[in-house]
Amino acid sequence: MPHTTFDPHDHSACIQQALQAAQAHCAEHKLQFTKIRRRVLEILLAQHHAMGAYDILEQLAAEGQNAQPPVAYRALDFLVSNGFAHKIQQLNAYIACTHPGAEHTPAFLICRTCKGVAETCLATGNHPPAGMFGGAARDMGFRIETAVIEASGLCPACQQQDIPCA
Amino acid sequence: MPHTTFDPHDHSACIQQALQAAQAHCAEHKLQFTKIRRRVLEILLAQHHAMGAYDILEQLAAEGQNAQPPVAYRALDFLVSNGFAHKIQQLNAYIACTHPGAEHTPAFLICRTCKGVAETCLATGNHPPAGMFGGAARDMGFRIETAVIEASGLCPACQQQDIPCA
DNA sequence: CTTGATATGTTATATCATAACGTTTAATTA
DNA sequence: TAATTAAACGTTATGATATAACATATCAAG
Ligand SMILES: [Zn+2]
Ligand SMILES: [Zn+2]
Ligand SMILES: [Zn+2]
Ligand SMILES: [Zn+2]
Repeated sequence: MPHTTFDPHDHSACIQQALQAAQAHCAEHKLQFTKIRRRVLEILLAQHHAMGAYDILEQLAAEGQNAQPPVAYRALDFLVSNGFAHKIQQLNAYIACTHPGAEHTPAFLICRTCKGVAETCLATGNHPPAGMFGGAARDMGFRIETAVIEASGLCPACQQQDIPCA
Repeated sequence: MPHTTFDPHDHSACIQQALQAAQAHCAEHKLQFTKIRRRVLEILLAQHHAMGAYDILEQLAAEGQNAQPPVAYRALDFLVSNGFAHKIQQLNAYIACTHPGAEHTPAFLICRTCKGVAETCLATGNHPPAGMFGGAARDMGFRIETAVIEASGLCPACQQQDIPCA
């Protein structure tokens, strides 16, 4: 069973696996996994929460790389376009994909307290939500191409901190 | 059967109904349905697509009201907080609610061609998505409080314009 | 009418994102 | 390999979205 953000685990293994998956995918599809693209993915992978483009620029600056905004946005565009990262629309922020390589319709669980973000895989394959809402769409003849699905709430750990019986 | 954005209908009736529902809800809950709040809701109701805060400011300016950004954002906050409007996260834009008054978990269908937005009601009552993905959340002990569900694609009309057999 | 709470007007600024263009690096092919 | 083309990068400037802060006005109670 694959572990999640809210499930303590050896994350360095995740990072290595994700980087290798990205590298392999790029090799196979003749995409350039350049230094800056790789570095931005590493920065995203190091966190279990979403990061804004300017957070990434700060991190790069701390490493001596004085990059301007387009540098971050271009790397993020590449990573998102190729499925190595996702944008969390609610947060205007980006997070590394935890199902690298596989085509999927991601859905996110965002903890409002610790800011942790977990990606869950809804539909496998390329088909957007077949459930409930896919039905409503079909009923009115709407053809769904992409879906943004993001839930906010409390992760297991943060539910303990919260007012116990409310 | 309630009509939708992608279903031609007498929209002036929708507008009147929505305004009256908002007014009634405000009266009952001792909320101030002020002139500017009402006007912003009217502006949103006049369109079947989402509008940015600055679009609303433009409209107000055209009416002689030279309002600054906080005016629009404050009115929008009020309307969204009280369920009279929703924010479409993908578009950084706002749209009037089509289920005024009722507690609901809205989901949106956004046409990438005509920019029309239809609101569909997923779960009635206050319970976020029990289906799909509610299961995945429960499995990992995550407590969902709110959900953002937005699909993009082609509305029935725009599917005709599109490459017919692709 | 006084008082406290809520809403508004206004200025300034924060935050998120992209256009445009010249330079560099990589891939293609002659 | 050298020439040619395409892709990526560095940099400046600007656009688009959103909020902080504070003074004034309006409303709701007492
Ligand atoms: Zn993913
Ligand atoms: Zn948490
Ligand atoms: Zn609604
Ligand atoms: Zn359309």
